[in-house]
Amino acid sequence: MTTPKRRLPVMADVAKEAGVSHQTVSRVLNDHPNVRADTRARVEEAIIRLGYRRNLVARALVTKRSRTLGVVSFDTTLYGPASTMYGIEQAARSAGYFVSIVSLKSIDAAGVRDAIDYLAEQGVDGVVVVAPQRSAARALENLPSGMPAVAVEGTHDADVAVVCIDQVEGARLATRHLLRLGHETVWHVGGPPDWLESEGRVRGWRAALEEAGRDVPEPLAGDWSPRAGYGAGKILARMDGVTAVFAANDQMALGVLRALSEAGVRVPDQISVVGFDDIPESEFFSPPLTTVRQDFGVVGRHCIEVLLRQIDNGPTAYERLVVRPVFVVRSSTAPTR
Amino acid sequence: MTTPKRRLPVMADVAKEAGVSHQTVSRVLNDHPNVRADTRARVEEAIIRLGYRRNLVARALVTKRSRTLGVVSFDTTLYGPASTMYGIEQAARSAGYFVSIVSLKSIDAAGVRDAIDYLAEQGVDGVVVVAPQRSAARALENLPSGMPAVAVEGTHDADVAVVCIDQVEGARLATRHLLRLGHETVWHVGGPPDWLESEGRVRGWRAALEEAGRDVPEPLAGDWSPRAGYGAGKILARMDGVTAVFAANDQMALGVLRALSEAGVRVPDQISVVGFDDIPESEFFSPPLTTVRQDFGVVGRHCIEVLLRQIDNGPTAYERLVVRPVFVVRSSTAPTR
DNA sequence: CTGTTAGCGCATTCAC
DNA sequence: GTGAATGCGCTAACAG
Repeated sequence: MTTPKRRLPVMADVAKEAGVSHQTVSRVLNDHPNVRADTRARVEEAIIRLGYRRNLVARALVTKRSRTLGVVSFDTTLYGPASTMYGIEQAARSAGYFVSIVSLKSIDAAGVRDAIDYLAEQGVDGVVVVAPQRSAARALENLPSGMPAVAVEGTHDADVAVVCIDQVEGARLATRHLLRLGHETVWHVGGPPDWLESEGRVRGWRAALEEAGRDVPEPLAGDWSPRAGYGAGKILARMDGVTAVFAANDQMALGVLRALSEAGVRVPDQISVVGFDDIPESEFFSPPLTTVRQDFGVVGRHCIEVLLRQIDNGPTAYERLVVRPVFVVRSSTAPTR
Repeated sequence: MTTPKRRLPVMADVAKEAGVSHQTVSRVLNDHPNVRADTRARVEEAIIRLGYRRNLVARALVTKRSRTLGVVSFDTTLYGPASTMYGIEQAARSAGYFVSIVSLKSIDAAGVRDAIDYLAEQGVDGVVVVAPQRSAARALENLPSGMPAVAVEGTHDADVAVVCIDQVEGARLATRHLLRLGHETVWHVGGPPDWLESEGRVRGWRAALEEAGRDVPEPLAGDWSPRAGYGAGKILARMDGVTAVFAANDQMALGVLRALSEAGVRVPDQISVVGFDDIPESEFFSPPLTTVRQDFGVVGRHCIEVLLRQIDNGPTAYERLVVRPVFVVRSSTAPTR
């Protein structure tokens, strides 16, 4: 004789309501074949009548699968991480998975480790780590035993699957474009040193220059922010002989544009500028920015594919999926006069 | 005689290893007072030795608390939603909660309902809904029984707690600023019609104009994109007597700036432009944009506060927390000549 | 202070 | 085709 407490209906309630056993209800819920059509119908009615919703927590306890994926990301306020996250979430949900996120504000390996541990406790079936710093990538070197994982922009050497955009190729496209326009050499405003994207873009830029037998100027250091680009732009405006600049992202390119404009330098007449990312704003900069487009949507989709394959088939050979960037020519670049 | 299968250690393993009962392990893990220091130490050692990690799914099953919060958001690729999401995640995690996200691509009430149901099945302890469209807000009218919830930018009338930024006030600040600079009236490039922010900004703009006894021009419709701003800017550039424009967000302001620049209209000499949001790029537009800053970080923190209060104390009176925006003057506005 | 017992809500054997 | 047991890993009562 318990006091009748108001609580959410459970499977047993549905079973009683439908006059069946609770595992028949379970069978209906999980689309098992061995259920007569009319029984199924009775159960489905009962479910609706009671407003029953299944308890995925209880299910996860017994199946040892939570159908939740963890995402560890760094500063989801930035365009790249935010877009990647969006792509991941869309792909995961359409595959029937939840996504649980952790956004890091610092970028050390310890933070990434903690985040992964935290997610592991929660019982995620796998993790995707969007932490494109060299230091953060180290956190992937020894994961909680057997945890399926994929890294976005991870290092070559780590023992994890990796999905990335070909940064080197993107930078090469940008630099070659400028060279073909007749520029003697190309200056570079780089991203923060520890980031893998920064390194890749520097490598591609340098390679293109060296292949053409040109001087490789000292790159200017940035941090992805428009302000850093602005600072670099001021310096470049004061220098002699600068006719072409490749900024490691669009925000910094914006800063460069601004600094040049303030210094009375006309773009692209006097200096050509190229960015990287193709954020939605770039097309409307003054002038509209020539840049390298990254398709974060496909990156997200690939992450989920790779991860689900690991989850379903157990550990696989560590894949490395490389997405090609697309070069977008607009009005911030022109031939040298 | 089971075959010794490799599996993750559970509480019972730790208990055996430490020579205590699994209950004592539980007590250590949950910081219960009644454990002798040396027992605690033995248990902690065993935990480390075995690499034990607790199973939060099992815990959630019995406590009926998952310590997970759901976030339903629309297009987390946009600066506002992305920043809000970031604020929410930070606040939630520092309060010891996970966050599980659902990003919507369409904006109807059904989509929001499905998302909330989905999260409810997963056993989230509460949801924050960042779906600032009028149609989406309707989905909050009758939630799954007793689910704690808070809406970001929800309507007044819905029976949920709401955290929002004072859009009307922001728009008023922008418009008054332009009026004070001597502009006869102010044109408006609005956001998409269904969005609550759009409505609030139109209201504030209109109110400021009417308070000053000025003409209220027909607002131009946009969709937050730079492209829409560009289109509106083209129209404005062709019209006579336009000296001041208030765009409903910074991206559209960028488009306006671009269109004006192409038309040979100088900003702010001939036309002053104000935006809304203060995205990181705005300071480096040409010219640097005068705008209204929204602090999404505090919005996120407030959301979590309100939600946790509901979770801990049961249903409360529906709060409505309003955050004041800050007006930021830069170089895109100037007195009329 | 610590151990024992009893479920949480479900899926997975097995019976029938 | 359906029902009866059993246990996932944990916390909450209650004993001792």
